[in-house]
Amino acid sequence: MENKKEKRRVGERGIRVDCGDTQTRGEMGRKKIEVKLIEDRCNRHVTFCKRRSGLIKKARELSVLCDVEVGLVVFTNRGRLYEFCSGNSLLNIIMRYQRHLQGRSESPIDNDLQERSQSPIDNDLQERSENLIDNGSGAKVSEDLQSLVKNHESDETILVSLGKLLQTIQSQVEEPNFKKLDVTQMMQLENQLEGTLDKIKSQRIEAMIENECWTYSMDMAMDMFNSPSFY
Amino acid sequence: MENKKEKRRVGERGIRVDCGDTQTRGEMGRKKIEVKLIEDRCNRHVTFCKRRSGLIKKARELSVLCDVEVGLVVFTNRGRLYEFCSGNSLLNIIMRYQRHLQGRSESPIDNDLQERSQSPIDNDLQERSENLIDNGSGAKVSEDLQSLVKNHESDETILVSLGKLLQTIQSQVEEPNFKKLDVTQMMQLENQLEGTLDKIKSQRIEAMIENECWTYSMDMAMDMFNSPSFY
DNA sequence: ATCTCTATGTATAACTT
DNA sequence: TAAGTTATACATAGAGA
Repeated sequence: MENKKEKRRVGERGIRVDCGDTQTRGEMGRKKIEVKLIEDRCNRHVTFCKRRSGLIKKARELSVLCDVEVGLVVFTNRGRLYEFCSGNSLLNIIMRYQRHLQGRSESPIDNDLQERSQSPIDNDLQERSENLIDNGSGAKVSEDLQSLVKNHESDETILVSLGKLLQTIQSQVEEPNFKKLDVTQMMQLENQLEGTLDKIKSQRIEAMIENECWTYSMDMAMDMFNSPSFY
Repeated sequence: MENKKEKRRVGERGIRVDCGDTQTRGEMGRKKIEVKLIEDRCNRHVTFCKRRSGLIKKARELSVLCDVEVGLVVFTNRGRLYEFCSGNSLLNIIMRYQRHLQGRSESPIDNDLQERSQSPIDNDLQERSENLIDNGSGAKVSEDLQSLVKNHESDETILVSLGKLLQTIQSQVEEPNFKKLDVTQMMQLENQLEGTLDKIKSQRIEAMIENECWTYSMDMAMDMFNSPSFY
């Protein structure tokens, strides 16, 4: 891959080379273009291919050079997907993104740590599960569950609680002990997860349609989440 | 914005200009760098700022020139978020991404899993879910959790516990109260579920490869899936 | 779609202010 | 910490295979 670059022999490093047939090649070379929709379909597609790979390359470089997490998705107008992520899973980055949004949406003043009314369980579990990631034992789950039961009072915190529980499950899955499970058992678990997932998805989509939030509410939400002076 | 480019007077279009003090400025100019982590923190940060804005600019250009949807997120290692999207909402793009994932087929094994989830068990769940719609209350969750905590003793019961937990979540999802939740929250839950699912899947596949149990385990699994008492 | 090739537009590394 | 400068490295438009 990298070797391909070595093939460059002529014009290396921008040095001009007089080929002798400058007349016939006079049209060649990069032209300046306006940043607006390329009308010609063919040209547009060629440009898309080139720039897409360029963009992904840049994204990768940024993540490597600066040790940052980068997630990138591109949808063509015909629905084809191109993606890149610096880690193993774009989904992880998306999760992180949404957690980030949630954190910001809770209160305009993020530095104010007194958010008792929001979700005590949330913060509590968050901390503990983060601390427990590397010293895993089965007891961890019980602990988390116990505190959950105690703190689980109002309906408003249900989702948050369940979400955090899921995090706990996830770190549980990563533990060595989990590997001892039978393949069949794992598949059973997978099946349950997928079932739950399907339910939530259909409900969510239903809710979005009901609320007509595709065009309106989501935008409002994003306005809230987005600060104008972002970069 | 665009006007800034007009400021260039010297070295415009790459033409060399002898400033007279070439001696003192001999060190200037871009150097080639390796694509690997920049060790110097300060330098890394400067590079990050430059390249981040460059990347976002490229992303914007791609979306405009080629009429494609682009979503980009960058997390610094200290948790700061930078984002870009071609439309008005990154969440829309993320949702589109998730819908895309749902529709696409993965590895052969995963195809099997997906087929399976479309049939018998799914129907079973469907029925149960419908029956549970009107008798839900928050207390139920606590109950389930409580018994979970009690039963959760040895590593061997982890799977059972997790399974029960998922059941709890699932019935919770069916309750009317759940619909009050924010769409964003639901998506977060979805993402967490998917993350957990991915982890389990990869572990399971790994285990299957290790044990060379491709053939016989799948049969066992199919038996299991066809059992009505799965949940 | 992907590669080549030229010529040039742009991004950006190292420095300076 | 951010903005500006210089000189160069890299990306890519246009044309063709």
